[in-house]
Formats: sequence, C-alpha cells, structure tokens
Amino acid sequence: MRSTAEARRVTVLNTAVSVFARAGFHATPVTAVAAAAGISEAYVFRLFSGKLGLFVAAAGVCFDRIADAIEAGAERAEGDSPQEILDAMGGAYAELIADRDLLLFQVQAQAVTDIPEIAEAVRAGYRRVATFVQSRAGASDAQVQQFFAYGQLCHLIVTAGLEQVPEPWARALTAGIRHP
Amino acid sequence: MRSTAEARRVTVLNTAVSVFARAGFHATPVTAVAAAAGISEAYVFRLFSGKLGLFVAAAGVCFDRIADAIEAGAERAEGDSPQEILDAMGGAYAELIADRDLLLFQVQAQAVTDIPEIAEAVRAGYRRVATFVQSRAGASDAQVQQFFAYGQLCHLIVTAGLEQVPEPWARALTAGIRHP
DNA sequence: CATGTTTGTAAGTGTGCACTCACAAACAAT
DNA sequence: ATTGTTTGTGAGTGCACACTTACAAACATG
Repeated sequence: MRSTAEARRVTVLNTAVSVFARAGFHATPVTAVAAAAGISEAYVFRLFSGKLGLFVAAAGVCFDRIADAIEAGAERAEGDSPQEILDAMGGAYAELIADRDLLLFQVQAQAVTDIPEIAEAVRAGYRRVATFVQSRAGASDAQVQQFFAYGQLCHLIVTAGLEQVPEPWARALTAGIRHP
Repeated sequence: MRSTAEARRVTVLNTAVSVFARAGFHATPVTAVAAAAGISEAYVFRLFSGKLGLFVAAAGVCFDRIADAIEAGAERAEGDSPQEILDAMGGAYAELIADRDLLLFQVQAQAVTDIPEIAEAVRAGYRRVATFVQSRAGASDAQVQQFFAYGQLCHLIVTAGLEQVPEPWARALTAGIRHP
C-alpha cells in the first residue's frame, strides 16, 4: 500500500477543485482530474461515487477553504466595528481568490445548480459562510447583503477578464476591488 | 420554401437562449435546441457555424434583450436624478428576468468564458449595457458598480434558489430584491 | 508462508453527441 | 418545361467519456 484511501481522497479533492474550476463540471472528464492527481481514472471512481459525488465533495472543500480564510481574516481586523471586520474579511477573501481556482469553482458550481445535489452543496456552502460573516462581524442584513453583492461582482470581473479591459465602463466596475 | 433562412435563425436563437439557459453550453446537445425550435439538427448546423457559433449568437440576443429592457425602463423613471433612473432600470431588469431564462443564460455564459469567443461575447454584452447605464443615468462610477454588484447578487439568489430558503442568512441576502 | 484485505490499474463497454453528406422537395427564372 | 437555388432532412461517422470488470501487487495477520 502506497497510501491510505483517505489521504488519496484529500489530494484528489484538492486537484479536483483546480481542474473543475477551469472548464466546469460537464466539460471536465474524470480522466483530467485523475491525471492531475497522478492516479488512474478507475481508482477515482472507486474513491468517489461517480463524477457527481466527486464534484459535490470538491465543492465542500472549496467552501471550507473560503470559510477558513474569512475566519482568519476576521482575526486580523484592526477594530471591532462591523464594517472594519467586514473589510478585513473582504481583504482575506480577495487574497484567497488571487489564484482564481476557488472563485472559478464557485462560478462553475452555480452554473450546474440544475443538478439538485450541486444546488444543495452551493446552498450549504453559502449558508456556512453567510451565517459566519453575519454573526462574527455583528453586521446588519444590509451590510451582509452588500458584502456578498460585491463578492459576486468579483466573479463577473474575473470570468469576463475585466481587469484587462482599459475602457471606462470596465474601470468603473473594477474600481476599488482588491487586486483580482 | 417554408420560411427564409434569416427568419429561422431568429426563432432558433430565441429558443436557444431558453434551452442553453437550463443546462448550459456543454450539457445542452444541439438536438435539444433543434427539437425545441421544431427543426432538424442538421439544419441548425447549416444555419450556424457549429454549436459555438450558435451559443455566441444566442448571447448576442440575450444582451440585446437586456439592453432594450433597461433602456425602456429608464424612460419610465419618475425623476431625473441618477439614482431614480438607476432604480427604474433595476426595476425593469427585475421584471425582465422574472422568467429566469435571460438570467440563467448569463450565468451559463460566464461559466464558459474559458472559450475565448464566449468571453468576448460576454464582454461585448456588458460593455453595451454598462456604457448605456452610465451615460443614460449620468451615474457615478460607484453607482454603476453598485448597480452591477446587486445585479450579480441576483444571479446567486436565483441559481441557489435562495428565495425558497426561509433561514435568516438567506433572507438577508434576498432582502429588497424585487421579486426574483 | 498462507490467507485476507486494501491499494491500484489496464483494458474494455456502451452511449451520447458534434458534425457531415447525400438527397429531396419547394420555389424562382427564363 | 428546364435549370438553378434555397430550404430542409434521414441516416450515418467517428470520437470522447462515464463507468465496470478482471486482475495484480503491496501490505497485514495468524
């Protein structure tokens, strides 16, 4: 035995997040995940219950990583006001998604929410993040809503590549967004 | 000849927006679009240069419809202040995407921006809408940015089905969003 | 070392789908 | 009528990919 199945699952899930992030659920063959993880396709199917199970599990680690980063960011807040804590969380999130994998995976997951299991995984992820943001920052509903609205704006900016567009309308949309 | 090719193209594109909106680019076979439009798959391939050409053209009509709706909404604004005009535009947009097709198509398009032609179509669409919003409303960069941030929040609300979630975090995210 | 369990794979199988081609019918022009 | 053009389809073709099975090697336990 080279490795335990549980350890394999972890490495496969991490690579799955990266690989699915590029082309999405339907356009990513399981072979691609297996190759990136350095194991055979057949073994991926033994470790997970089909492609869907793999994707749902990857969504879990994606939102876990986001929640952890936001939690750590909140600890580094300078003051105690809700807005200061939200800003610290936003900064931590911006840093986290600099590599784009986690952001793109969220976009891909939201695009395949016609599959009920994935819709539920997305809801579970946002439930976890949103409840934490609200309780930890002590922010109002409106502040939390704004926090996520501008988070979603980042998805547009990155997927459409608006940082690369020098035109005024694109500059307006990207203004003040932390180095995406 | 039953119909002209150009008329066929129009009807095919309208059904294509609806059909692609459900399952996205990769999960939607051209057969599904052809069947929904009531013609053969082979003829769809003659009318458009492949599945990608069809999708890009559908993106064009999607953003056309959005731009038209926002333009019409601006006409119905009560006052002349940027915020009043933006609100009127937002209301018109909310009405337009009540059927979800246009909203879901945007989400699907953003998910396949790794295909350059689609990325360019998305940029072109937002370029048209954003420049119009800014010039017509006379709004500041920050106002335009906020307009689109909350628009993107609608994408999350609809794809994750948050209107159906009674929990507080979901109510916070959906608060004040016009009947999605 | 014999037997059982877990890790791992090579080689299929069946299906769905993008795209093509040969061909037909409706219409137009002379 | 004849010829040409446009609209339309049925019947393929070839390939990619989700998932399975049979089998092998590493390790554990008595």
